[in-house]
Amino acid sequence: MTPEQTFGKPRQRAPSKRALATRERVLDAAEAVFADRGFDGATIRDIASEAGEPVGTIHHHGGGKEALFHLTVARRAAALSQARLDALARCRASGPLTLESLLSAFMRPFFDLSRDNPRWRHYARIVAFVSTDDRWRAIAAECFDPTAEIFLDEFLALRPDASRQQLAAGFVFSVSAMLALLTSQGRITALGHAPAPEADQVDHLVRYCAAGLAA
Amino acid sequence: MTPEQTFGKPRQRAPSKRALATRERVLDAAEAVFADRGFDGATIRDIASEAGEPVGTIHHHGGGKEALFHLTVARRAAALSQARLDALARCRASGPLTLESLLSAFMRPFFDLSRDNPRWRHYARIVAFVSTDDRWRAIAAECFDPTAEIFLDEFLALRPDASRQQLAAGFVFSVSAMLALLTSQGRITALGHAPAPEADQVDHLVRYCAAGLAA
DNA sequence: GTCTATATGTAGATAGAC
DNA sequence: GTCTATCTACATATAGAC
Repeated sequence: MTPEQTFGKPRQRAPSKRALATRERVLDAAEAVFADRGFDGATIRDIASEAGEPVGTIHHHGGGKEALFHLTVARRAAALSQARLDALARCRASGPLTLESLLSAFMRPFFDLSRDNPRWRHYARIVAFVSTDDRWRAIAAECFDPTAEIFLDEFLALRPDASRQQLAAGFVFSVSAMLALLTSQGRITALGHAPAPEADQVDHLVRYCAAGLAA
Repeated sequence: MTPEQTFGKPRQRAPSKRALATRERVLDAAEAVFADRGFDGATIRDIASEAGEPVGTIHHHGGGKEALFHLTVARRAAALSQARLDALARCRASGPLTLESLLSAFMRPFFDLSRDNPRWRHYARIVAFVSTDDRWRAIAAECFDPTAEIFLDEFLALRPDASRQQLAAGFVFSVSAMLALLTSQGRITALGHAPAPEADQVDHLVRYCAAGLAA
């Protein structure tokens, strides 16, 4: 409960439906442009034009370029974590965990969301560079590390013989392979001389990472 | 032999030693700054300041920001390819190839070069984002794809039962894991709650990828 | 909340002296 | 080849009308 809500006459009204819709459009546009051009390559003007809004509106809702980026990353992070934790719970309910089922719970929700909604594909590109650029370490730590720790603990429980350092490295390898599949489809197709259906590739990814982690 | 060299009086003399040294300093500085801030985040002025040269000199040797970036990526690409192919030849000379020895020939040279010369670490960061950003697809294709094709063909020969598409995907997964180890040491350490010696990690990486590719 | 107009800084690039 | 001074364009950000 925010301080304003504790009084009879809140100083700030709840945002109108229209304002909320504008805000979503701004974040969708920011997501698309950041995904396409990276943080430095993106401009507020590009985002405004993509959103069909004047430049001032972007600042009004975003509060500056860095804050807007942070909002963009954080917006879907909770939903992604929740989808992963739900998948983990379902996995556990249907029998003992295995390396494959655990990896599957971590990875498949992202692919499922991407298949249903192309905006999640933009988001995947952003996650890829947030995860690898030290500049966004704080954002990555806030948005992704808590869930990563939970899954890493599960891996540790499954493989009590391996050290936490080894499993952490294997987990990072696996995440980077997953992001490669989400973002580098073009390179895989070029090297393979032919495209492959994504569903098979996800199965392949899970098997690949499970075998790697088992090693 | 360039056209100029075919005449008695070449229009352009060979660059002086001093000019060559300046050029190297410019490229080293560009490499460091591009690695640290990405293409759009880097500025010609940052590079000039890092090189200890005036801004005009950067343009003189680089020929514009994009051309300078291209030069920076291409400079070490030939040496890297050669090191990999040499390692492959040595591998082959010392017995029949295996998945592990083949991966080792591809991956270890990069780590060896990085260990000996910190500039190769800057280069690794650049390779990481050139490899994943479609914007630099042409540069990546020119600098890295030829060697990748050679190694992929070797993988195909070792695993005739697998499809080229599957192996291409596995190869891209492996490369992304390698780049993760070269660039995301911080994240691995944070998740692992402790640092690990890099030599062990490279062994681990090779085992991880070999197991994944075998699956 | 929304939009226009503008302030201020800094980017990439180049012309021309040395 | 090297370096200074400068041009032009466009970036972020904001002030203030509606």
